[in-house]
Amino acid sequence: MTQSVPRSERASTPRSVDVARLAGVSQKTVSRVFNDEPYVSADVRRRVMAAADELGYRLNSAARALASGRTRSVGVVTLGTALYGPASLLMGIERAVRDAGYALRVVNTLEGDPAGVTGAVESLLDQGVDGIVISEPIDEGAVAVQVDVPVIVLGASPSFVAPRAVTAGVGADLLARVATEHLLDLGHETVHHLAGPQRWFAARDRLDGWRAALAARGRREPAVVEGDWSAASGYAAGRQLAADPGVTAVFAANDDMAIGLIRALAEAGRGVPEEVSVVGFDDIPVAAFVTPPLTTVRQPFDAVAQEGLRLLVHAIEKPEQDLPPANDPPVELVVRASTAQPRSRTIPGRDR
Amino acid sequence: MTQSVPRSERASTPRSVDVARLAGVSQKTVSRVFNDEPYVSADVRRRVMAAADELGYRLNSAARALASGRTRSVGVVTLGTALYGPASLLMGIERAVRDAGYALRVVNTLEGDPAGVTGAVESLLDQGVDGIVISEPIDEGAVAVQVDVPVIVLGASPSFVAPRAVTAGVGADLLARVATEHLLDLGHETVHHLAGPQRWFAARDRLDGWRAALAARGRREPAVVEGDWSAASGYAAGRQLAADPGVTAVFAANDDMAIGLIRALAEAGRGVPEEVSVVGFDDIPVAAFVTPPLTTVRQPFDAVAQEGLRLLVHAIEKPEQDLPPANDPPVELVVRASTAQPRSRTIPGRDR
DNA sequence: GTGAAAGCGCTAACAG
DNA sequence: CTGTTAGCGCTTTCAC
Repeated sequence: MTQSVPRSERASTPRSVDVARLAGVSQKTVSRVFNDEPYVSADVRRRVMAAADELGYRLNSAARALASGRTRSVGVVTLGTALYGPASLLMGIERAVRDAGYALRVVNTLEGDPAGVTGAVESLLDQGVDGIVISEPIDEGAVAVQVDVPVIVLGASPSFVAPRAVTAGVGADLLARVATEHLLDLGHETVHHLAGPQRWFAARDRLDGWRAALAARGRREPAVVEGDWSAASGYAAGRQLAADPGVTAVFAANDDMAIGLIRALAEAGRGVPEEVSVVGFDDIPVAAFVTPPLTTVRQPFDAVAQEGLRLLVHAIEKPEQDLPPANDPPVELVVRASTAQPRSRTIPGRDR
Repeated sequence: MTQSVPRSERASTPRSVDVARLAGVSQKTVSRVFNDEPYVSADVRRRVMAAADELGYRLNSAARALASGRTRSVGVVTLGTALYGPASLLMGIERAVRDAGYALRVVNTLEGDPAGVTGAVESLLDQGVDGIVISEPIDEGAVAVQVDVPVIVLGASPSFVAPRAVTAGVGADLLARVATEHLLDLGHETVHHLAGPQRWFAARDRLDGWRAALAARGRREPAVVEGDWSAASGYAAGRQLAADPGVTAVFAANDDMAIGLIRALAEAGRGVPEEVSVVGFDDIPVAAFVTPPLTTVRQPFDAVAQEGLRLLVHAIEKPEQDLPPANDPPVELVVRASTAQPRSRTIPGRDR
């Protein structure tokens, strides 16, 4: 009897029919129970669950995705660095995605990767995702991908062109502004900026915030020094800034650079905060324990991720509705010992 | 005429039949081309590709997974922290997974999460993955999950019980041993250890390596101080250790703690490295720029991830074969300024 | 409240 | 080298 021999000797992994048979219901009812659909009597529900439990049944997500056309997953494109900022954001995104009931797929773009964001997005599309998060992108010129799922860009990128792309700021500009104002409030005439690499939108945001703070008070805007986020680049910048006696306050675009900067300043005999005040950005774990403890602003990664995901999920599940209004992320300045009043206070003028 | 009206007004997204029709071949041939199967003439291949391109065709991974029984994805369970070590490992894993031709799905277990690793693994199983990587697990007691896919535990965990579970060390014990020996070689009679939380296997490995180095030279083993990876805990430990004049060398289980420790030591008037030498672990980005620049050991995250993935992919694709032999990850000690000879050298004895 | 039938878009197995 | 025939395990649609 050569009747329906299964394609392989698939021994195990029960399917919903098996559960149905055991529970004495139809396969469709099992499906209803597992999807929390209404109109299933409590009793049937219980029987189905018991049967499923006994068999060790697990919904097959591939079959579900095929039949429903939805994967219940979102993909995230990250930069592939373990830098504190991007890594923290990624963790926040994971949590937000899971809380929203989706699965997370991750693809990195390494800086300098020829395929870049486009390649990463393509790969996500190949995998099948219901939505895409682009985290802290860098400027690769205009990126235009034919995407039919909603995309949210966390950290400003007017350069991503897609039918359903939304941009959600991470509030870095505001944070940068607060950092700069802190220095100004202390009595510094102006504030220098040690910027991040300007290919990163995150770095541009911070620069914008710094610039806005200065402009709002009519202060002169010193030349920007650009680093690459690393402490080494901060150190190099520090050697350069140390030579300029006009420098009394510096806002660094991240804590790593701030730490390198402080070291160079100290080596050059310009004590922090006695001669130069420094504010960092991120509040990395060691910020409170370096010498001197670093004044910095903390980024609300979790809040940003949640907010972004709220928008994305909305776009996925209610495509016909308008996007809900965005909430501003909280701002937190952490004042420690790397900032102080300028040594020789004069009445703060508008010029030196 | 109410003939075959599609279930929705599915407008677009071409399927392989559409490509086949356009290319003038059978659907199966399209499948062959997209799977790089042999025995397709170059000409047909070209025509199919052209047709696919024209239509903007993309293989449907859900259908593929359903039909083939393989998802071509691996899941990773991480701890959900942005700590430098775990975050770096995750980035390494992403790269290794992608290089191996798989997609990556990520689920975090937050420490203290009731569901823990078990819950994370279940969630991955629900999503459907061909293999699972458990990254830097912590001890939650014996974890036994009914898993039918291969599992690799990166960072030693005899507590994970599954039919096809492999453990791949990250070499932390060896690195810890090298760090300790560096201090001993400098002439310190013994080395104290500022350990990580012992629920983490990563912390235990380091402790083991430290212990082994001491034992190999017959040195006394001082009481261990345990921190929680944070600089704050390192600081607390530092206050405690500063009070003990017998402490001349400390091996800290990560750089963050080492930095907190150094600060506490300095505040207590015990200069580093004049009075106390300190070695860290990880080589975080700022390690070279704190005061004093930190001697530390660098973890070979990429190598560990690659090695682990090699084993996992082998287990997935050649389940019948034995696992290939493991390669040892490289060891790299970075000597900077936080370590020196003990101040008053006596002939190194075996006891005080 | 529940069930039967008809696919979702692909790969497996085998025939040519 | 290429095509045909069956499903993979679920959701959808519609009937009861």
